[in-house]
Amino acid sequence: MTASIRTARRRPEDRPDEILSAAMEVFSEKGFAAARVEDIARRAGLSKGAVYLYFDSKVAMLKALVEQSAGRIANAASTLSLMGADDDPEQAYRAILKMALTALSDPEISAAPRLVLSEAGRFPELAQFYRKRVIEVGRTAMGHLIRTGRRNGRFRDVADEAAVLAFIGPVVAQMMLSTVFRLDDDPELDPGDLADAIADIVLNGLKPRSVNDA
Amino acid sequence: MTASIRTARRRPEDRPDEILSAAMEVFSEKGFAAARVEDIARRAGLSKGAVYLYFDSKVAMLKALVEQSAGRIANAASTLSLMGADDDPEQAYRAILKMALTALSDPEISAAPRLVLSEAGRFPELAQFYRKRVIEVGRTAMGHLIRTGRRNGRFRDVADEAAVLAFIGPVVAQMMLSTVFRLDDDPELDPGDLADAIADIVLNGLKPRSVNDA
Amino acid sequence: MTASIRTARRRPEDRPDEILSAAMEVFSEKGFAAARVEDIARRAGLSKGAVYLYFDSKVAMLKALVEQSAGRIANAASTLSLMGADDDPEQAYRAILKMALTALSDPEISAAPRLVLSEAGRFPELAQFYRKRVIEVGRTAMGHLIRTGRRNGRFRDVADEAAVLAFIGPVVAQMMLSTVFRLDDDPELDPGDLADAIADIVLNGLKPRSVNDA
Amino acid sequence: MTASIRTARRRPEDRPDEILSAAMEVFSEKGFAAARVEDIARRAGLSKGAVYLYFDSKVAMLKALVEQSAGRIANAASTLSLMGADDDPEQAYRAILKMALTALSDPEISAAPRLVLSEAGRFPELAQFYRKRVIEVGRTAMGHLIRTGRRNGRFRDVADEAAVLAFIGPVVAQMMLSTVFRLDDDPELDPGDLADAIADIVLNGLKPRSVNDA
DNA sequence: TATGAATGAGGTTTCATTCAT
DNA sequence: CATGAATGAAACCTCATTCAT
Repeated sequence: MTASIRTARRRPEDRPDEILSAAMEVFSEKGFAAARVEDIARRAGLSKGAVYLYFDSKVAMLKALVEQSAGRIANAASTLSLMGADDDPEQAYRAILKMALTALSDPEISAAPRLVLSEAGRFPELAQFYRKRVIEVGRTAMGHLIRTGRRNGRFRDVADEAAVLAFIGPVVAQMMLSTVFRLDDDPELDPGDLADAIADIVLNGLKPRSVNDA
Repeated sequence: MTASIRTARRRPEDRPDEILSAAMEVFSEKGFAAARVEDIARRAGLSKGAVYLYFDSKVAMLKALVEQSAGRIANAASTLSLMGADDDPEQAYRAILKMALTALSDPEISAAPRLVLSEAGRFPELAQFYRKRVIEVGRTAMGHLIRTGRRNGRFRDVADEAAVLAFIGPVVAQMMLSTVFRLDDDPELDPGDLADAIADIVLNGLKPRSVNDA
Repeated sequence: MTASIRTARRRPEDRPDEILSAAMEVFSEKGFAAARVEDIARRAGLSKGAVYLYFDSKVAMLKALVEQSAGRIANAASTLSLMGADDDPEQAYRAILKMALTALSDPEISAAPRLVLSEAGRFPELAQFYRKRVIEVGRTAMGHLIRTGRRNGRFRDVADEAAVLAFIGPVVAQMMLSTVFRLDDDPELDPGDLADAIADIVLNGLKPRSVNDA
Repeated sequence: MTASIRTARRRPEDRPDEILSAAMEVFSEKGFAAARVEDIARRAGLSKGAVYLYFDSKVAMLKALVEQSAGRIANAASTLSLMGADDDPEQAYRAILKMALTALSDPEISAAPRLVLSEAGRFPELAQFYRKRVIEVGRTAMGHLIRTGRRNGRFRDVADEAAVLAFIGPVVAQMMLSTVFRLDDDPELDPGDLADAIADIVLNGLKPRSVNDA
């Protein structure tokens, strides 16, 4: 994970990505403010000075990182959410849930979102950017799924806002439990099983009921 | 919010709380590392030096703050969750949800949890502490609720892990949307309505169904 | 030694001396610059503020201390050195040596000279003062002793400078070994025996020799 | 003394020594606690930050300095003391005395021992280190000299402790007079003459006497 | 392109000194 | 007289950034 290959072996065009990768590691370990450019450089197998050949400043690295991550996540999410959504929104949700739980349990992948969360206070533009480029994409996709299901007669008529939170919330909560707040003796849950169990509850909650109260 | 009354007028025994309050503000605005003790002091209406009469270091303020908040939240949560849980778990969940959404929409209250989230990377002990003192209390309470409902015949037999995530997740997600990732043109949702809508979905998801599979 | 009696019990006129005594302790433990007025105050059984009722500043304490000590030592030395010097300079030297070795082995007494030594760099006036008020008194007394002995025919005709160094030097060296540079497993020497042994060498070195050169 | 040549012109590998040299100056002028790293840096022709590229802390400089000095002095002393000691201990003592008086009259050379003396209170390890690495070497050498002389029949049978103090003491005393406690109108003594005069007394004091009292 | 020495602003922490009570 | 809260000027140390090589 950590770059350790000799500089000479590597291609110069890879440098920026290597630096960003190292930066991601250090940022999520220490937080942005406490991260030292020197550490990023060392982890990328470069000298401190060299880093400044590729990025103007530490903030520039943060921004590049977030943009990169936002792009990736947004693409993945939008692709997935549309895939088969119209035919079978329930099946689509299950698939998305499984993918998301798997991905976000990987600290390497959850690192970027967590970083944004951490630094949102100091860089509100970052939070706004992430909201628009990642969160909104996800929410829109979920909204689409839900409306499709409703049209199909698979889902009841519930408030969009609430449905989206019910869809997304469990993933967010699980991401935090399994990364930031993980304890050493936490049991290792299978993302597939967990996804099924969550989907079972949430989808059931959206199903129309013949004779129901509430 | 910001103390501005002359020092002499105020009671010395209030100083620690005044400082913590100021520290909370500055920490959540800038993050712990970027927060300057000078700013905390000024916002508490004191000089930099005076702060050190009450706290040994900046880290000491962070710890005190987290402990304070943990105590408060844990108490509130455990009180609420037991209140009437045995008689009517559904009603209890609705009440908890409403309370949580209201509380966490208030940036003053959500500040501490968000701070922990931000600094967890640099202070893993803090994350552990919060997990044990706050999160586990909440999870335990939710688990209790769910098992009670199951015994009552109000809830289906579902995996505890998943049920807890379904219960808690939407609140976590909403907290983030309404604080960290808030956009200026976000509609102001009524916490009561939102709680009802979410409860409607989640509780319905747990209900036994006459003729039905997943 | 350290003041621990209740303030109420003590007489106000003793305050300055109690403070100086505490200051002496702290100064020799930490050095002047690193000594904290707070520590001095506590050790004198007072609050920090009260110390400033008796002394204008930390430097004022240092000066008072050195003057006090200089007065004491100079008096003792000059008294002793004149006592019986004319009748029997050898006996006088033995007596002085014994007294000096005894006194300077006591860390409480050697503290002041060592303090002057330590702070001489930063307070040259102190060094000058001590030189004139203490060292010169001692050197003069020793010079008197030597000249008397020479007139008596008990001592050879040697350079005054060298003789004084030979007289005083061993005491200075022993003081350092037994205070600053003491090791835990250093043997405890009897000042009387040591004084006799040193006097034996030094006085013998000054005696006229019948047929002999160096 | 003070480096003033532009940084770029100088060789980086000299930096540590240049810094130590500057530190020695500042420490002996102000004492360790009152010495400012900024002053050391400026005197070494560097910025504050650069100093920290070479030494971890101010204390690290002090330690390096003392070790450096200890090494030098111990080497010099042990070399000298063994040189010709067996053949003619009296001549050896005269040579050592002359060397020591010359060296220690030079403030640059006596600076380190005086520094140790000053800071011994605050850094007892330093005092211990110096005692073992410098003082003991000197005392051992002197002891060797004395025992050799005794075997040769050149010296009387006297207590080792006392003889060593008689040998070393005058040098210590003279060092202090000529550095710490120097007055502007002190006469400039020739170290060679002084050494001869002191040696004359001390060695005479150790010589066996045909008909003597005490 | 890459290095690593150097800078200097900025942050935390300490502490002599003051002053209202 | 005495207290202890408060101040504010340093001082140590860190690190983003620059630059000569």
